[in-house]
Amino acid sequence: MTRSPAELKKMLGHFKAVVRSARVKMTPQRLEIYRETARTDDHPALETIYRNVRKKMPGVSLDTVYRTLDLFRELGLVSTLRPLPDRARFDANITPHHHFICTRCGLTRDFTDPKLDSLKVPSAARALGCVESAHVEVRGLCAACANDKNTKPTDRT
Amino acid sequence: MTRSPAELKKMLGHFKAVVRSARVKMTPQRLEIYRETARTDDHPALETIYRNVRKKMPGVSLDTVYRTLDLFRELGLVSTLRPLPDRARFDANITPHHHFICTRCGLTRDFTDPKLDSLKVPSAARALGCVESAHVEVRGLCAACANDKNTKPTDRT
DNA sequence: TCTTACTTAAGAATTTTTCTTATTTGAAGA
DNA sequence: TCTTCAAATAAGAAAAATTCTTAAGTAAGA
Repeated sequence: MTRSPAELKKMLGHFKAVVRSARVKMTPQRLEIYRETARTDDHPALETIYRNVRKKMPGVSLDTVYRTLDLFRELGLVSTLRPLPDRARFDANITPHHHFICTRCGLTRDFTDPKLDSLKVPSAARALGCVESAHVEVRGLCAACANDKNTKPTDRT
Repeated sequence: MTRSPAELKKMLGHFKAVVRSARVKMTPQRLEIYRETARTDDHPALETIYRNVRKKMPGVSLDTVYRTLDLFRELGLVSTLRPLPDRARFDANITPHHHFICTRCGLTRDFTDPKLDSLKVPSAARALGCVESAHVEVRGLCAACANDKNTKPTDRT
């Protein structure tokens, strides 16, 4: 779904402000990649962003899109639907539960909460399709990462 | 975190029942891959499962682990922390919102709800680390997929 | 026990992601 | 506006992740 011109304009303003204050360069590639990412609320995959950006800027390399989106993520301009490292992870627990995910090392822990388990899916979500499940995803730093901010994170996968 | 022997036994029983009723073969590889996936609540990555399975069954190939986990997913024995297709997807909307994700075609739509936006992160989650954000992930079939169950899903990324 | 269709290992192929290097370019100061 | 230089880029190579092909092995039902 395309965003309104007003909304897009506001987001582009925010983008420029963040780029300026982070003292990173404002390049045509970055502007176009941001514009394409913000154009819709479809949460595009990297490949999709790349394809659309190349329609306007045929020279852009895939590597640039990877690097640029990673930069945007560091700057807080975009989020990924799963924190990195982004490999699939498996869960044999099929009872209702929720997840705490460390955005630094990938540690993923279950937690349960009676209030959340009986979470009522709002009508805004039910309107989008046939709901099968709902769970809460909490992101943050695990205790170990909060303590060792300096050391390289160990990959807890 | 390792699961208790009682819990593991119960899960293995469920596994065997599902395999039997789905009329797929119970092979030593499948048993071992399930056992390894259920052994902890660490939500292991595929590579981790592969590495641990090979300690007991050195011959198992990576491809078998891929196929087997995919089968388990189809049988509802495991879930992945992100529905497939499993490429990273980006979101330029940095205001609080929630996601509806179609497990068939990957369509991802935002929705908002005042009650969910002010969701209180339970202490069970806060105890695990420093919380940065929380959002609800609703999974199901989008309207299009619910209608076209027979046709091949178009990849909405 | 005997079939038969399903499952597997191995390696090749494909796809995705990251790295290397030479070149170009944006931004801050002159 | 010009100059300078660190940062950013394209291109292609490399590495990593995932899927496919094929021949051989094996579980489940007759």
